[in-house]
Amino acid sequence: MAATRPKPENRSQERREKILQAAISLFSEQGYHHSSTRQIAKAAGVSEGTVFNNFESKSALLEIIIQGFYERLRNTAQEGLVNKHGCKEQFDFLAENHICVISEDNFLLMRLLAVYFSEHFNFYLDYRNSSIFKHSKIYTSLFDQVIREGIARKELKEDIKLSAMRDLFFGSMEYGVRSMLAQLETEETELNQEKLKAYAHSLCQPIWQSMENSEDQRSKDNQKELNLCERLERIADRLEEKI
Amino acid sequence: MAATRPKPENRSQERREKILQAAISLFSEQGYHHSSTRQIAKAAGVSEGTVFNNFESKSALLEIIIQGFYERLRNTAQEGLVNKHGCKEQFDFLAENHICVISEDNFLLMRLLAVYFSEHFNFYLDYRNSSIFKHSKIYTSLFDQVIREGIARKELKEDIKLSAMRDLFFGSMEYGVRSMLAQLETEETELNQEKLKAYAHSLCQPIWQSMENSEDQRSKDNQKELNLCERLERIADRLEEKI
Amino acid sequence: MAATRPKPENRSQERREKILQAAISLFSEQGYHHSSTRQIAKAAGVSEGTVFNNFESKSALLEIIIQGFYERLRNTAQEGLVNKHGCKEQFDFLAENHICVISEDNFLLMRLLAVYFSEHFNFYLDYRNSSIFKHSKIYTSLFDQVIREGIARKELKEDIKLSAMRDLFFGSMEYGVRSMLAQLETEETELNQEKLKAYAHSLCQPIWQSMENSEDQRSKDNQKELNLCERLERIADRLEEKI
Amino acid sequence: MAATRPKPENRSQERREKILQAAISLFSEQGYHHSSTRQIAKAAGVSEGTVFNNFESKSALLEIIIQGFYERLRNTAQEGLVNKHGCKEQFDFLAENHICVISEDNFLLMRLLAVYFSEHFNFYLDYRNSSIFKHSKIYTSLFDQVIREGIARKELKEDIKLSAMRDLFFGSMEYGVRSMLAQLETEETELNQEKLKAYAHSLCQPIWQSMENSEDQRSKDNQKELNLCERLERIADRLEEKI
DNA sequence: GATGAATGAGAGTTCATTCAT
DNA sequence: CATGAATGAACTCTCATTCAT
Repeated sequence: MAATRPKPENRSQERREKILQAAISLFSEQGYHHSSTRQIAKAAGVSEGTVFNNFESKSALLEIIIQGFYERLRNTAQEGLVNKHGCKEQFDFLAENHICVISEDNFLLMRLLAVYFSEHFNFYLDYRNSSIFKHSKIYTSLFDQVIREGIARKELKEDIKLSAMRDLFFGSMEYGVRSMLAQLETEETELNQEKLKAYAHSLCQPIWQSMENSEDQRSKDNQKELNLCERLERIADRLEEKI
Repeated sequence: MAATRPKPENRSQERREKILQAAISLFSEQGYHHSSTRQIAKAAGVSEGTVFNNFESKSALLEIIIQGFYERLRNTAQEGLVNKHGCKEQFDFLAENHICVISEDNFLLMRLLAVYFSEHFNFYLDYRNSSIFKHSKIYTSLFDQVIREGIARKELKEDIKLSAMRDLFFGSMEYGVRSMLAQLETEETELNQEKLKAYAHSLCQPIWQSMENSEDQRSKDNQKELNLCERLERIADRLEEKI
Repeated sequence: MAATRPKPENRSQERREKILQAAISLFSEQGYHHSSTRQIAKAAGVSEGTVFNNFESKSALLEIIIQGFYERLRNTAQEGLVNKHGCKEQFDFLAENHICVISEDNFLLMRLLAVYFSEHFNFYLDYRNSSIFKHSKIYTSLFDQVIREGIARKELKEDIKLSAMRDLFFGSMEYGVRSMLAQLETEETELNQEKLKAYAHSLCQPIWQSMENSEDQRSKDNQKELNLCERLERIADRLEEKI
Repeated sequence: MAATRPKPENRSQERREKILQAAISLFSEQGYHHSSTRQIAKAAGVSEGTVFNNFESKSALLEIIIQGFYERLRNTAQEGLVNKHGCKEQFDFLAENHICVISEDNFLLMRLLAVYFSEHFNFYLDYRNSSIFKHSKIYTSLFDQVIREGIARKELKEDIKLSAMRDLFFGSMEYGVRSMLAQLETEETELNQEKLKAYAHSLCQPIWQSMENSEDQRSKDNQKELNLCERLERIADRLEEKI
């Protein structure tokens, strides 16, 4: 009996997972508003009541799916970061990971966020207190960590405005994905990962550049300073001579 | 009599405008999905049939409102650009204008775009063929023009990847606005224009930097150094005379 | 001026006719219920108000179109009957004419009658007093005339139940047309006139037969009588011999 | 408890039946187009949603009611045919049954068919594939069976064109009913069954006549002649004896 | 007589959610 | 804890008809 005890929990978990997967699949194919809870129940092979026994409401289901995506983003990011040493490597990896994960399930995360904001955005105070916002913060704080470490290691400038960098980083990728989708050739139906990664790179390049504590630049500046110093010294020499 | 002739046309335009304003107002306050066509008709002081005589459907109304915003963005941008000379000035102005206009009506444009994408985003081919996409392109091409002119005038580098810059520019502002809203102090209910402009500036700074022609900058720096040296030399000359 | 006087009337008549034709065309293509008065007005190139200045209501328009069909049926029948001599010829012609005319405009008459009956049939008293019923009676009375003349000329039996013949005649053709349409080969999109006429013929044959005052049958009877007579004569002969 | 188990299914069936009966009753009294689904729900004592949980749409409800009529026609016909021996008896019974059943509920079947054809008749391919057409075929094939058996038993001619007979049979009855309704005396509000059966008989007579095997009839005639001849011969014999 | 904007009741249908079983 | 029938408010949209111009 003890061996069978965990079963109910497992069954329960399986059911929950089935419903989630059914919802993800339907939302991805038809959109949130065009997928009814009845359809979700049917697709999950459970009754309509069961959906509501497992999830408070349809919009709660939406939130949980979005959270799941953020968790996935965070997990893949954290796992990947472990192997990356050096700030630039980590920075680039975060971008690649982000653009690849958000493109999953036909860009479902972005579409669901659009749904979420289309219903809740007016109530931004709600958003701030929402668990979605919290998950989003947890995830994006990985970016912050990477940058902060970069600064600490003097790889990056000290006077970086972090929030601006974050917005540039995540905002441009999400906006860029939309642009890319809209400009797909008619025959194409998908964006391949290589294309996405390459694009992510072209967006990150300027951001990185602006943060970089460039050795090159420092040495150039030093050179200029040296030249200036030399001239000033010559002036000083002349003054000395006069005195 | 001749003076009263134009009335019918005006009346018709007025009614249409009334409906649009009512819709904008309701969408802004309650969101698109929670504003019914009945409410809109009532708020506009017309019958429900009149709404549908003037607009094909509720979603057509949505599209027209979004288009209106893009037209407003383009018009204010075009008018403002006339007085701005110099690429940097224009670039900064575009950012300020963008962030100010999208913050109007409680960030209605962004919320309506979220609605639009939440329903249509899966069908990106639809989006590409939609009039909204066309309006958006017309507007964002102003940015392209400014950058291209900057390149032509050698103020900007030649090898700029325009689409990446565009996505950084518009994407970071829209993402940034969301972040700012989510982080408003509880007592605040609005973002004031100054704050917005300042933020736009901090987002634009790195983008500009990455595009700027460093040849230009170097010569400017050199110029400054030279000027400094000259002044010092003149000072030295005067000292020489005095002594 | 005297020459231009008739114009207004003509114009008015033209308008009316345009509206009628537009309605017929739309009803034929989309059905009565799916054709709005707005569409009709547009197709006729007039305003919506004009439709209602010329026809009391949409259903009045329907009735007038149905009446027009009955008039057409009557006119073509009357004109055709003039050249047909002999009851059988006229009878066959009526059938051919009927089936050909009702097949016009994609069987519009039948479809419009279905509309009419679907809305008014419950109120059969209304139907009896309606002008459609009157027109229908005027038309079908041509059949009655032909039969009555046939009886008068001894071509048809005296004890024919006219109403039953009429119902067999018109009922079977209309029902038969429906059957034929339902059993069209998939590649066919129309019933050609020859097929229709042939079918009309196979429906009419039994009806005619039942009414015919057959010469053939009389002659067969004569033959039998002759045979009988011959035998009697032989019997008489034998009697003569005996005597 | 076991006894109460089947309840849910029964309840469900009862509800469905209630809705059907409510719809039949309302359609019969007010016509299909003038009976709203709201009214039907109210009359059935259920909510509007329940109507649509049980029937896909209002027009599906229409189709199911029509199918019910066809089933009733078939069932009463099949049951009745069992007791009828001889082709003529069966043929007459089919006619009586048909005209009696279609006159039920104020001729609802015919009126609902009019509704159906008024909406779908243009799309005859749809009709052919519709379940209504199938039910109608199943029912009318009973007529075909009776006739084929009659042919097999040599009671009917071999060269009968079955489809024409079918169209004459069913077409004339339905057309005839319309005529009768339109010519009811004002004080009458119903057609009584005797009248209907008598009329059915007068429509069937010519159809039967045209199918009847004349061989059969001829042999009967011959028999009569033979009998006659025999009698004459007997008379002649007697005469011979006397002489 | 022509116009066509305005009407507004009413239609069919959807759907998240509840709750008795 | 699962079920799924029942709910009923709410939705967008249609359309014949009117009437001021």
